Amino acid sequence: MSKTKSKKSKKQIILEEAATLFREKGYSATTMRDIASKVGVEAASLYNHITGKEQILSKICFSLADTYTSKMDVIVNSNESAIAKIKELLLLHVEINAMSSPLASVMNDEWRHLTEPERGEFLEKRRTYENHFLAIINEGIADGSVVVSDAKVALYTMLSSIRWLQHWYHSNRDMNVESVKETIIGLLMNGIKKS
Amino acid sequence: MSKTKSKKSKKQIILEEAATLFREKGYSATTMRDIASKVGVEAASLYNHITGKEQILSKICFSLADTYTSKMDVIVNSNESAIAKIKELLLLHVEINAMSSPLASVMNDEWRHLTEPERGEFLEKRRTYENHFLAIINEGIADGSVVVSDAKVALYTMLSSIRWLQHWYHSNRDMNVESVKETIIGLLMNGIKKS
DNA sequence: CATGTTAACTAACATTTGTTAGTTTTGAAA
DNA sequence: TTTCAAAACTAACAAATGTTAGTTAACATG
Repeated sequence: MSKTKSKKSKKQIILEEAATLFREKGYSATTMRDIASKVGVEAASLYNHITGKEQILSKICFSLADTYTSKMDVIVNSNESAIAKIKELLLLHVEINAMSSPLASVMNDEWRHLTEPERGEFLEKRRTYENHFLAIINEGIADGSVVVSDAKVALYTMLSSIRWLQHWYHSNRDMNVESVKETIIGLLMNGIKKS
Repeated sequence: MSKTKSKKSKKQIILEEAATLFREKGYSATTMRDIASKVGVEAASLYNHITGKEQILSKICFSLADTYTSKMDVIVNSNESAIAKIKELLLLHVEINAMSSPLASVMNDEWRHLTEPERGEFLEKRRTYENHFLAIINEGIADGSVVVSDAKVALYTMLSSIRWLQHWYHSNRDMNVESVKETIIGLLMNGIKKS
């Protein structure tokens, strides 16, 4: 009745419904008509708000990538120890993968359907992020608090280990988030810490 | 000239080329014409060897799933300690994800494009495998050799942590397999072992 | 050579897809 | 009430897709 809540823009709604569908069926198997139907509109009407299917994917990928990047900046510029930074980054990943709606799944699994130049830009962003993370691990190795035989392998292993949450968590809400966090972080930190 | 090497059946070749394409572009984005072109044949000719696109996916998924299942049987029926069994299973996953061509990627990422009843059968198989693995972890917890606060979370974390290999390894062949194995297994086993 | 099976080809089909064009509806401001 | 932009609708298109039909080449066996 009253228009008290025009909070989310239609564009935002489209992006969210699309993200949910992309997670479920993948980018290629999701049609504009699928998205429109979820939004409650005809397919052609989507084009009043977005410029095309690929822009939807692009917006999703880059919005979460930017979240990661800005969080990384904060952590890099903090005065904490290397091992504390690593723990914080791992916590960030757990939180995003566990809660952050379908964005994480889409960014992780569907980015390859981006075309140039977006694809290249995305990979560049990811590489930069990984390099920052690697630098912190190497810092930890240098000060003796971290023991791994290969920093890159350790990084990929840790990041990858958290990804199952995105496919699993949203259908297992009964599980306590804090306990999941604790188990994963415990396992990983134990694995790299000097004993 | 001579037909000395009709080793691989055409069907096998189709499955392999398809798997490579599925890994690169995903199931939905791969067309029968793409596959045919890789095989060196017209799209319609594929149907002399396979019954349809989905059968290709199905064959790929189940062939690797069967590999996992039979290896699991051997390990379950061995007389090793729980912690040794876990280590062996992790090594199996590392090996398959690192070397086993595109099969691992396809089974892990594209199974959801299976339709019923294959989809249900696949998930059932996967659940059984996970339950066997879980039983071993719980055995380790019971005998005090394994310390994790939640067996299921630990299992998913470990299995997930190995998956990056499938996307990464085949484009980084220079890296020593044994060293990768060592790092990953070291990290994970350290993480769950009683210290 | 004759024959029959295997597997390739060309042509075409019915759908589905992303997208555009053109038109009508909606709703706030004047 | 009139007006005007935003956003919905219907209709359609051109391209791409999985698949089938019908036909021809390859070639081992009788």
